[in-house]
Amino acid sequence: MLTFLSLLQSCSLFGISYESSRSEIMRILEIEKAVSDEIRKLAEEKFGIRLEKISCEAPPRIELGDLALPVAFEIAKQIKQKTGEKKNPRDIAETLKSSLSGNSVVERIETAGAGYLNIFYNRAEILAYFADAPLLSEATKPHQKVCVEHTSVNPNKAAHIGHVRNAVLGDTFARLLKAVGKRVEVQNYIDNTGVQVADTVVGFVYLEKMNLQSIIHLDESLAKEGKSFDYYCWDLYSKVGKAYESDENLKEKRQIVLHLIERGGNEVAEIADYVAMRNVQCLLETMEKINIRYDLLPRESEILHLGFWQKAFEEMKSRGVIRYETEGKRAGCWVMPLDSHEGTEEHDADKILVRSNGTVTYTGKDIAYQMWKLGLLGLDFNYRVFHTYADGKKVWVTSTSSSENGVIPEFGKSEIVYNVIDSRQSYPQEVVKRSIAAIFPEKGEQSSIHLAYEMVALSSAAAEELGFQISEEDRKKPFIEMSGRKGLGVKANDLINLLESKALVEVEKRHADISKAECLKIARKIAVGALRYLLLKYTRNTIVVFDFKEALSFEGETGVFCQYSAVRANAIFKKLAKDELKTAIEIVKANRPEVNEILKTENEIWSLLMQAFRLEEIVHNSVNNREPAILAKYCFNLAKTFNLFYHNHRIITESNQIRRAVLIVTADIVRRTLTSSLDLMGIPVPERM
RNA sequence: GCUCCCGUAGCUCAGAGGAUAGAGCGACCGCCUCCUAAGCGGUAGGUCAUUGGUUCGAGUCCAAUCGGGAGCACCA
Repeated sequence: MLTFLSLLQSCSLFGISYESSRSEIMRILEIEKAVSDEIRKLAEEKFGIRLEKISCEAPPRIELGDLALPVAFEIAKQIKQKTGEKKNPRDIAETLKSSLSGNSVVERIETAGAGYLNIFYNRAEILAYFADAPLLSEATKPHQKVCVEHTSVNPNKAAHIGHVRNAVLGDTFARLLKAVGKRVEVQNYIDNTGVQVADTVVGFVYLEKMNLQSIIHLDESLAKEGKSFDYYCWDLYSKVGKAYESDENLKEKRQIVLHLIERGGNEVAEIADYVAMRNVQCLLETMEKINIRYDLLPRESEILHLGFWQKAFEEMKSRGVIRYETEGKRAGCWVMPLDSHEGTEEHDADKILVRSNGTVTYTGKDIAYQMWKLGLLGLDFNYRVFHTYADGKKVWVTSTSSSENGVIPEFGKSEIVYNVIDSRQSYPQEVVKRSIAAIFPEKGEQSSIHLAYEMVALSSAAAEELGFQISEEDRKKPFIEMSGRKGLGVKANDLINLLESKALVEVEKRHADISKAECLKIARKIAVGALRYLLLKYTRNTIVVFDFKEALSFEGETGVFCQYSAVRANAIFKKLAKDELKTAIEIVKANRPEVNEILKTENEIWSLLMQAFRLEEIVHNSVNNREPAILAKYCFNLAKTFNLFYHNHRIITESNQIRRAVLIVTADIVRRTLTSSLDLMGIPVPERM
């Protein structure tokens, strides 16, 4: 349970200031803090109990109040622990109730149930405040720099929906971190010298018998046919995978290619570089379609060639945190001892960082990279611009040659690093984290966070729709794992295109009056909403079983539903006179007793408002739990409540001026909240739907 | 063998030790002259895997068991 105290602690961590520029306390989190502080004081005065955490929750029904505190139970428990005396929580709640002075926005306090303390706000005061205040407060203190690494697709083929889950989670989390005041740097690691790139190069060189010139030529002719290079590589990679099964000779070629790539200065290395960076270009285009961008593309080649590993290796040796094995089966290896993991006969707890042949493992390189991200390595990359987005924003890539002239942003040096990586890599991520803590005890483990998530798999129906033969054994399984090597997977671009064309049909069906180009613009936004929400609504540790029918649905719990609700809210304001909102805000501020009367009778309107006011709290919850799904669920529920409000209240025809003003301000607050929740998920709101 | 994750409605999933366990889909019944159908309302559907324990209070925490998944490389 997230307590209010921990929320506060995290808030101060995020640099949020509770000092409002206005004198009154109005933000929901501020009110909760003020109430909690007073209760903490009372608990000490009246019962001699020091309360660490005071949980604040929403009552199950709005009739019970706006804020519920089960604090009397906690006090009763602590009294019993301290003195053995059994006190009735109801009596404690009564004592608290009669002693609480509250503040300007607390209208009434009641005790309920077995000992709840329920607080009712002065509804008109809060509405008047939020009528023209931002739903998310802006951070004022200096920002802490953090890094989010996500996407990190092997640059040897097109991205599939599993990669998109990673990217959408990472991108949304980065947006959330920005919303709580962090300075966020987004990195997309490019493993351009790894086995997978080597495999695709094996395909080009040994299966297709191509050289660099012919690959470039092929790339150009693909472009003319409207085909993309990464799709070609997708097919080629699976062809290589298949060929390996029967051709041992070819498998040996992989090692040769890998060595040539690592050594550099030869045609195979040039081919690898071309293939990898062309795939990266394709990936950036795909991700841009769903509003995902990067600041920096750190490449493995630079980690190798700029001596990152050597530097990290020296650091580890001088700090005495790694060990050289002189005997046993790991003789000749450098290992990182990891004591708390129990080793077994077959598996050692210690992690090998340098093989007996002197080469460094992936985890070793990862530790060096992580050190750089945290500003602990004492070395830096060189940089050049890789790509410039339409609005001028630049993506940088690491480079071995000296950096280009001009202003280069400061990369790395983050206080906290979030690595968005598949939970199947939990073990190596644990090794990286513990290694960092071993090398830099002052940094500890808290600075390296593995944002783990489960894979996206396919339903057997989906696999069959992709044209794959499913064995009887596989059909019995709840899902089928995607496999790049087998070419089994739903490619990101295919799904985006499918969503766009379905959305286009729906838009045209509804709006015969708008141009095709305009319809397409709307359809693209709908596709983004559908895809991103689909991948965000499941919590990170749930395996997403991809199904075409579900993915292509625009009804029910979908991003499209949320977008539709926001569009509906906007539609109201298109029909209203230009300054009606301004007038409504003035009316709401000037007629508080009447407004309060309306909000006290209309629980449905008030509970919608309370739900909207909770955005800030939800954003903090999502960050603290590192769970973007919390935001997604919130957004959907708010959209649902709003739809009911929309259904039940007609603003245009409302003749009572004060009531009309309340409805207008409510609709405005909700549309602002919906728009910013969607924006935090990277989902745009179309003009019409 | 060891470690981690999961088991909640027919299906897919939410559920922060607190009040009567929720949503979407599917099923059934209603609602388009509207800022209103990508929508809204209603009905049916639950031994929260099992058994113990902690607690004023357990779907939630602890232990054991059963069932499912993932990981435990001189792969990445």
